[in-house]
Amino acid sequence: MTFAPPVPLAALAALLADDTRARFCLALLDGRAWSAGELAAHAGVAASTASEHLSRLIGGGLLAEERQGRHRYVRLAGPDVAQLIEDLAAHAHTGAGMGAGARPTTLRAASATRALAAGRTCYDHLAGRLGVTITDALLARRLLHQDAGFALSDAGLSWFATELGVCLPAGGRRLLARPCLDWTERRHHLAGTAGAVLCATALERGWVGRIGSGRALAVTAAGREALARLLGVTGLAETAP
Amino acid sequence: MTFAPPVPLAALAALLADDTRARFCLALLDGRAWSAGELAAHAGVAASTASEHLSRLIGGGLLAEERQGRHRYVRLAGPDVAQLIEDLAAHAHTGAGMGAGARPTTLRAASATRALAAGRTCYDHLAGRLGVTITDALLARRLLHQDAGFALSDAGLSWFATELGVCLPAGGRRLLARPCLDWTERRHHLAGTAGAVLCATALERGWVGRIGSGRALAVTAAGREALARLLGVTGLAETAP
DNA sequence: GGGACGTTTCGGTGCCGGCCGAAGTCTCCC
DNA sequence: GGGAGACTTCGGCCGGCACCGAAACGTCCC
Repeated sequence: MTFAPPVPLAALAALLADDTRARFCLALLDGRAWSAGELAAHAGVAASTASEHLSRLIGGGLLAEERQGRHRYVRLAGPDVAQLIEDLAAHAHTGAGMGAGARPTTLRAASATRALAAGRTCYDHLAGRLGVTITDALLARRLLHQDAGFALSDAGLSWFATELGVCLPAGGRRLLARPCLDWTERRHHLAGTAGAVLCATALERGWVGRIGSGRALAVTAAGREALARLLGVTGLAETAP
Repeated sequence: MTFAPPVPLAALAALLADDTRARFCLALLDGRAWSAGELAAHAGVAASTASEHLSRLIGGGLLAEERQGRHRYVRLAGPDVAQLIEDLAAHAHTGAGMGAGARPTTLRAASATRALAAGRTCYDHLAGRLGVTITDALLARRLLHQDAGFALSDAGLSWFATELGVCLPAGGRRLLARPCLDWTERRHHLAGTAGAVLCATALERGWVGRIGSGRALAVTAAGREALARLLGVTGLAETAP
């Protein structure tokens, strides 16, 4: 009788409704490009299966691909996709009724979770205790304001230029500072262009280093010194790599 | 070999990955409570099918139920869920590769879409051309600031108290003002507590009225007068109910 | 050229889950 | 109490899709 048109929302959600595809997207939240084979191994499926999933995710606009020789590198299509997935993941962790499977069940998984909770990248900015601590320091020093969302103060803008010594890209469609819900700390950390620049700077200068191949980050001795000097941050735990 | 734990993100997405459930959620974005039978008719499925879907959505924490006698009323679990669904729906409309089915195919659907584009509720605040126009007026009069997100200015706070004559709930966990992406205008309109209060006031005072049973809104003559007086808004089209 | 390797395509299999109708339960109203 | 109406439970059916292995396709390197 009544013709039922497809619902775009359902089509988009269906892309993320599969365990394997969700694992792909969560892995890609580290902001880097992964090859098809890496993702297949990470999710524990055959290469052929991974290939089909990637085609669907790319077709749906969630992923962007970059072919290099016999490799197919793939990354999240953009910051908006990253934010969408972060929001969903945060809600899936905090939401009721989704408890089963949320807690790690093996020793290996538990230690991986602990490392992620200490510090990690969230797409292109810093998250975990590390990210929240830095965000708190920026707020405490009045470099960042929080009313509705986040906004860099004038002092904050000059801090980036003089103290940190980097220039923030002006204009552009992306917000300079925005809050991103941290799913381990359940509080907001700094995202947006400022968050991305901060993260990139920390990686470049060796203040933090990747643990293994994932998103987890460890603060180095140089990083602790720099964060104490620039932001008065202390008490960041030393993490074994 | 390796045990693969379920992914909470996938479980959450699966709830929205079905056309019927997605239709339910989109209908519930009007912020009101619907009965199970209403939703079944709206989505064009049997009552038994709707019942099962509702149980899953409630179990997943997306919906809250309220039983009254032989009726089962159901609404979105909270503003955070509404925002999540709005974000996903907005991305599904703007995103690439999801074009099929996005455009209405029947005359009836086309006129419904036109009404929604003119004005509608978005969970608990105003959206469509109506919502964007009002947001623009607030921005132009410096009652609302936009840098990272939205923030009410001092003048804006007093405008709500004196001009509009309502008091904004203080404190609370919910943001006073935040931007919400409008999927017809593809721009931001005002959401958050201030947006909700504005919408409730407009409905209470008869400035806008519901068209039919859905989310579409029409501005009344009284509404046009009030919006012109309070915000200098002109040119809001008269819509046939 | 030839072999190794990463990726893709193609059949085929099995399971999950969405759908319905019928029967059952509960509430309301007369 | 009895009947009507809203909702739920239960079987059973069916389609879609995630998965794999094998074979084909490219690319890289020797």
